[in-house]
Amino acid sequence: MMEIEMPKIHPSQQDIDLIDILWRQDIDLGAGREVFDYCQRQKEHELQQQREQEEDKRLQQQKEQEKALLAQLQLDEETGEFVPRLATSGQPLQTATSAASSQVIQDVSFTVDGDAMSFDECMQLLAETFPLVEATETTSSCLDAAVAPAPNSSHIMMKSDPPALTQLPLLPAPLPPQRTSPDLEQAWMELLSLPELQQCLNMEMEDTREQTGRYLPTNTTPEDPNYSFYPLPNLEEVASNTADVCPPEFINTFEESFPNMAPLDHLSQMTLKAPDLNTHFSADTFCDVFYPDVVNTKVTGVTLPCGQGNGGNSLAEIPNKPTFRPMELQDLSPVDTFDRDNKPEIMTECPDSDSGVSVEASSYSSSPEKSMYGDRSFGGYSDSDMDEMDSNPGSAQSDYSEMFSLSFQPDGLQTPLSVLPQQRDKEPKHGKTEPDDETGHSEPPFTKDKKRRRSEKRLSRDEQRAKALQIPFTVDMIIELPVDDFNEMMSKHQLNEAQLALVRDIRRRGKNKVAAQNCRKRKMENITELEYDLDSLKEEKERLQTEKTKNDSSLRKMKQQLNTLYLEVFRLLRDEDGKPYSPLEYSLQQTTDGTVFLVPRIKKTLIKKKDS
DNA sequence: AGCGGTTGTCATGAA
DNA sequence: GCTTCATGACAACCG
Repeated sequence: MMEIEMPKIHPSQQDIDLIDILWRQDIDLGAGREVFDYCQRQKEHELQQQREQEEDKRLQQQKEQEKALLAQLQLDEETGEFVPRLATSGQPLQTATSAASSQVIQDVSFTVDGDAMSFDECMQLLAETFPLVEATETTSSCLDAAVAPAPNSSHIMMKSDPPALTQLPLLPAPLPPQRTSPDLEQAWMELLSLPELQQCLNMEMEDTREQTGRYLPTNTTPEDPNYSFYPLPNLEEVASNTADVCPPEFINTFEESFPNMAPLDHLSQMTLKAPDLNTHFSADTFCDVFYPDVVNTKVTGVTLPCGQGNGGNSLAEIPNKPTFRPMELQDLSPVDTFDRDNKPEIMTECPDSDSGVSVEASSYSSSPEKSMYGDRSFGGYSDSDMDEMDSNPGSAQSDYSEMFSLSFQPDGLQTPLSVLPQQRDKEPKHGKTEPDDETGHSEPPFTKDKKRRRSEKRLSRDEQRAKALQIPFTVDMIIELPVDDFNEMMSKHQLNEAQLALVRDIRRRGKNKVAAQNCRKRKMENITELEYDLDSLKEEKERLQTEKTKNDSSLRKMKQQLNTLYLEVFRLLRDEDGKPYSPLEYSLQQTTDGTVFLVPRIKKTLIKKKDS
């Protein structure tokens, strides 16, 4: 972190007063002075003395200057802040800024050398031209933080701001570059490329050089390694640090004051990049940036025709347009092909079926549901037949897969179709995986996902059956729709008995398949959980066994110690004759109150005998 | 060819 | 009575 020494300069009283006025505007915006204590604390001990001395003098002059400046401001009744009186709205911007600047120069009585403007004047110009910038930059805490706490001090920002700006690295680190707003960043760059402003800044730099004696390159290029001393790049930190220093309430207040302006976070995060300082400034870009509502109007003017012109219909159609991709992509030709070539064969060759869905002679009599297949023209296909189709490259399988979902478009079910997510996932996959099956079950490069292949293959059977019976719904729809929707869907289409039975079987099988998957998943989870519990119980058992071993050992040891103590007590006890008691004849017994009695064992046994 | 794992399907019972 | 869900059992498939 490069720390830049504060140059010892003395600001003019006018500058101080102007800054103090701006600070007062911050107060109006809700920004407290303590917000800027970061810089203030660093200089407080140096400035306190001088501040007291200059207090009275400053106040007097400040009042005068404040009156002069307030003459240029008007009070915003909504925000309570002073907003510079804007120039005539229809007036060209350049003219407005010039007029405003001249007004400021005239009223505030800035000392101007010829055509050059001081930095403060430029800031004032910005304030007059762009209230938003004024609120965030001119009255920003950065400037105040650097100046307001210490008027007339050696660290005070004087006529030349760069010294104060060089102090900014002491402020919190700038925001990350990605948080900057490109538009505002460009706007700042363009703004800073204003000849007036650059002249002003160069003049400020000259002043700084004169006062500090430090070399500051006047023709600093963006590539200049010393460009960090250049005042302009520091403005970047002014802008970026503003966001760091400004309190949220200030920002909120500001946003409320300028709801139409660019988002404040963008503004507060904008940075300036030195390489773009010489970016050509154009009034259009200036206006575009400073009056974003105009930009918005332009944008909406551009986008609306896209969305509402000819595209309006398309947009409106999009949600309603069925995403029935399989049906849309598969034209009638595959169906025709299938109908011509394969279906008759299958019908004649495949009387068998793995489920009651299939239509075959034997099924008709075995099941009432199956017997309802009156229309034999739809045919039934056994799993083996489907397997043949799956494994027969170039056979009807490809046509099946291509024409799946049929060419029939359910009018009333476009939206559900478009909503179904799995369908979209599966359909593209379908086209990819089917060719694998078509290759005669030859080992595809990636056959590890056999579940998927199998699932697709199995699913394709129902799909093929549905296609064969010209079911106007996708299998996913049939399976996943809620009962009500499913019934509604069924009621909207007149299906024959075979189709109804097939749809019911597809739904039953599909749900059962999912249920089986969930069941197995649950079973595996239970097994895993039981294994985990078993391991935990084993660990617990080992732990308890270890604890028991320890407790047994401890108990044994305590018993030994008690026995030793017991014998020791007997060894010390003596009767009237001075003879020791025998542990065999006496025993020590302790009552509940802690009293220890010497009880003859014989007597004890006698008592026991008496009791018994 | 046999084996084990995976998956789909059916039958059955419960909710 | 119908639907859905859960689960055991079976078969097919695959490595």
